[in-house]
Amino acid sequence: MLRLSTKCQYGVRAMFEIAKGYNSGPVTIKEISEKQDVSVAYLEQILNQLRKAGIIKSVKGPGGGYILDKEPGSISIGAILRELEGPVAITSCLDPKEGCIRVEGCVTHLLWKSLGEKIEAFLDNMTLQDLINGSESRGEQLITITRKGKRIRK
Amino acid sequence: MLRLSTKCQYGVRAMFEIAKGYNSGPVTIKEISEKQDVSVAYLEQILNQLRKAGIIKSVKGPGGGYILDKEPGSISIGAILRELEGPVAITSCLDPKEGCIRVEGCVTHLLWKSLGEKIEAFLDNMTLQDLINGSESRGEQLITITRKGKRIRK
DNA sequence: AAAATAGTCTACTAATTCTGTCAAGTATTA
DNA sequence: TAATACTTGACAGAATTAGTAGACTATTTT
Ligand code: FES
Ligand code: FES
Repeated sequence: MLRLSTKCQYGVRAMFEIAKGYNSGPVTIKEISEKQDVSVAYLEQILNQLRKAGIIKSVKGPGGGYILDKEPGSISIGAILRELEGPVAITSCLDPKEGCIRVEGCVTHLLWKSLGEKIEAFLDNMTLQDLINGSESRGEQLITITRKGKRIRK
Repeated sequence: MLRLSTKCQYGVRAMFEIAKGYNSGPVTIKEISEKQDVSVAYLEQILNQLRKAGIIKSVKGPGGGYILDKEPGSISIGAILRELEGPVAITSCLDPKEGCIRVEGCVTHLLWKSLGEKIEAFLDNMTLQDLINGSESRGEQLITITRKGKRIRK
């Protein structure tokens, strides 16, 4: 129930690899493909979309690859997912592009809206830097950060 | 992104109608269909599944229909959704029936797990009674309840 | 200049999941 | 026994997902 597409999952994992190389130059699709077990062809599609959105830059030719446009701490997971699949919208009623005539008087609308907001807040408050920190400390820090929920959404 | 199926949405709305009739006898599929704009045939499928799960009971023959098995305050939205579509599993890696060989060392696994737990806690803490209260006060109470998040999950 | 590296872009398709419909039942009550 | 209402399983069209393929452009190295 409530599955996240593989596209989004792969996108975040690819962004993590690029983020790791933030201080050491561009990361190639091939490297990402090998480290994250995702086909080069599929990654091309995903990264292209993220590049057009402006959250990564690309460098062509030998020695090229992808680089983050901002520091890892300034790119949230929510931002990545939104670029790949639009805003969080648990139901079509909540999607700005779709909407619903039943909204007023609908008993469940506020329920889904409220849940959607919680999810979005969570995703917007988590950054690539958190993933990097988490991977260094075997995930313990990630858990701490999310449980305490101290940081404020930008 | 992260859509909830119409089946789940209709399921909750149908359960709401049945919950409203908790003190006034069985509610028929036809009534639910009319009030919630969902086809009788589709509701049959959905309600049957919920009946088999034991969260509603059915009464056959004239005057029959569906009744809640417990009071509205004891049936959480999470329980309804789980019966219809299995546990919350943002990724297949988190699904007990699927799993993933990459779990150890996967940088995003804890992220999705953590998000899934938050979603589940939200859904398990919200009951049909909350929906009823919300519909009576035009949703204001629902918002208050969710924002404060005081209640404890059973 | 040529070769090698690396990203860009568009189209297409196979598979899966979703969203239902349909028809032929069974059980209960008036 | 007629009417009401739930029960069950099969099926199908539509939409989405998940990916592949191939031809192209840009940059650097030799
Ligand atoms: S059905 Fe669209 S808002 Fe509830
Ligand atoms: S890819 Fe399965 S746990 Fe991360």
